[in-house]
Amino acid sequence: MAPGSQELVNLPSACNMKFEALTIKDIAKALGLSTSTVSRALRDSYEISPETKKLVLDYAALNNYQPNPIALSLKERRSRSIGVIVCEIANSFFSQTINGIENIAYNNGYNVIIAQSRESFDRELLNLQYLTSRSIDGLIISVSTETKDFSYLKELNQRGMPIVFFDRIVDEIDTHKVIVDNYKGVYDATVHLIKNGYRNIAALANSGQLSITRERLAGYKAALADNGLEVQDDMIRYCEHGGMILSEVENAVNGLFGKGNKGPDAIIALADKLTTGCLRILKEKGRKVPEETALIGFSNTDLTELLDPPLTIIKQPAFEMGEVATSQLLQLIESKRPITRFETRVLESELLIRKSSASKPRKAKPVS
Amino acid sequence: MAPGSQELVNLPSACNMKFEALTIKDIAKALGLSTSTVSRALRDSYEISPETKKLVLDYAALNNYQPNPIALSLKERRSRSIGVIVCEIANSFFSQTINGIENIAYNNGYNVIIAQSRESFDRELLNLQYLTSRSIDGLIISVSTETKDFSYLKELNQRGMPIVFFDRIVDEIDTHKVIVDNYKGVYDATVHLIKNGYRNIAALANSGQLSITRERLAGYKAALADNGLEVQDDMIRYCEHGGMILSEVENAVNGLFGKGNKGPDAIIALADKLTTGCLRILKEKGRKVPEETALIGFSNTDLTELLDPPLTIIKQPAFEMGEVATSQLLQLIESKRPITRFETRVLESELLIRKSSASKPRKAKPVS
DNA sequence: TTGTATGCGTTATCAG
DNA sequence: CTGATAACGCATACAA
Repeated sequence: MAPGSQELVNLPSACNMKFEALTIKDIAKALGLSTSTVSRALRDSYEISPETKKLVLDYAALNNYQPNPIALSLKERRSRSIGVIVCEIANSFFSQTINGIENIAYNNGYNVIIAQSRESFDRELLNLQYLTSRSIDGLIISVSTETKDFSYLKELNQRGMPIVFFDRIVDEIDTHKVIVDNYKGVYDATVHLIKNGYRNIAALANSGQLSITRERLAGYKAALADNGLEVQDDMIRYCEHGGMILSEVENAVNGLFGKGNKGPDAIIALADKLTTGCLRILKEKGRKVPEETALIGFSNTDLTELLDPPLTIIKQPAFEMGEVATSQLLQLIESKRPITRFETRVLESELLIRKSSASKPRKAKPVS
Repeated sequence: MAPGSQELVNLPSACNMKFEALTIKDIAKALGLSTSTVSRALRDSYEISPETKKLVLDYAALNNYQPNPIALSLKERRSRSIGVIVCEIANSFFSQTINGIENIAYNNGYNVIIAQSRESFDRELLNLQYLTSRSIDGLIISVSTETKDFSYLKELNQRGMPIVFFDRIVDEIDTHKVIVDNYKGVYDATVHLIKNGYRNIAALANSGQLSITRERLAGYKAALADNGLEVQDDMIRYCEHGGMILSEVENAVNGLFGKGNKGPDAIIALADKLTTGCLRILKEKGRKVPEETALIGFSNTDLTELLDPPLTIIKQPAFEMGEVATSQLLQLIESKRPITRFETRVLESELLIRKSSASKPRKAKPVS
């Protein structure tokens, strides 16, 4: 059947009637019991006779009874679902984190509701309100580049909503946090560049408001200083939208190569989107990477290693971060007593040094 | 503050108390009104006096009243949220589709709940059950590679759940569908290869159960036949998990280059994951792309165009597909009368032919 | 114009 | 062992 033409199909039968699920009341009526008996039988309560129990359970199984989670949520004031807010799921780092989150959540009977802020504070707030009113039991969040007003999150936290931050954390809110050792990761990467002879190293940074930007720049600066190199302010360029808009990366890179100065011999990109954005701009400008300008940066996309020659990248353990964050969150949710000590879990990033376009399988070589 | 050490913080105040939201009842009590009056005032009902209305609205605004959607869902038997099931959000095609879906959904006051099947039928079914019991108002789905039993979906559809399929559709279920013209897309791509002198063109296909696989292979075969080339069965290799497991791609590619035959001079990869997987395997095998083996395939990742030389790719209008699917779904949800005519919307894919590592910005050149 | 009563599906409390 | 009833938060038919 060759497509290309619109295919129209007729379905005469009634099709828009409401999707009616079997309820506990239906079972009660059908079996001549009361709803409470049915409810208890389904919950395998000890005070129900084996015969009744079997009767109810068989009927429920046969008719594929599913308890209505909406009603349950209303009653129990909990939904057994957790909310996740990230800037965008198309970013490999975040989609990998989400996989880790789902992994732990599902194993513990929780569902995951994902929302994207697309680096907009307004959307973040909107999502936050939707999720909380949707009675999520807890929240895992990596704040947007725009977010500088944490009052809503703070209030949420104070009112008892379990929250775990990851990656882009909020220092001033007391709760569990999961990050990689951004300082060390960038320090090592910068030292790696210096050891390979680069002296004029620029940094392409995310919004200055973000915790990760502060930590990563600190690593960059310390590495330069420790190796007798001067930190030049105009070699640090910020992208306020984290590279979400390509033109801001272009402006930043153009700034580095601006008016008469010879430009950096290496650039270190301090976020996933900045790495790919920078690579794209460099190619568009016709600068050979790494011959004319070396590039090193954060990235969790597998495609980066297919580049030729492959980029040296800083890779975050995204999946584990998701897992750790979720474990912490579930602990917060399920602990009966108030938690008074909050933990900041610091994982290690990997520096994956790719040699060249080798004709045999390349092994990632993490630097110790 | 250098990280690297675990940081412990003390928060003495009570923090695990339940997050209690303001209800309509609270407002009624505070204002000495009945709950129904408050409810009606909030809904701006005509039968409430302006003064009372103002009183209630002001109080609500001041105390940041948020209606509880759970209670609303229970009452109205609708949740104003739609479910989306895809194999994985890390796939750029799907994350772009989701962006399109969210775009339309949010503009119409709907929320989007995303679930991943990870190409597993079991997980797909589980998600399906969760979403439906969670009383979603409609469903947008692209089925997993494993799915051959459509009875659950069929029953859901018959019971009145609005469903829209996209990309990997189910022919036998009568409802709206959104696809690209897979036949034409692959036909054109194959002709492009033939025109460039390739004669020994292999196809790397997704699971044979998928609609897209059938349509795409039909385009491939027709292009060969129309140009006097023979279709050889051993030049078509299937990856049952859609490239989710790299080893299956490796086996498929190894099969093409197996025992004594000289192997194809070009490969056409019929899905995003297969394109990147195949590229990876070819590189690992040390085969130069495109000099020794040309590669062309579906891809929606921007990174593919950063490859050097850039790949020629078939790009699907993912964002639009999401938008179209959502428009159709909302129409299904909100139409009062039963729909009897279902539409299959066929969009065009783009063949992006990349020349070489040009030193100036490359423009995508769609083939007419 | 406003208040009272009911129900959405479920569980918990109390009676029988 | 089982049944009636209230409650979760909201909207609405009906009563005043």
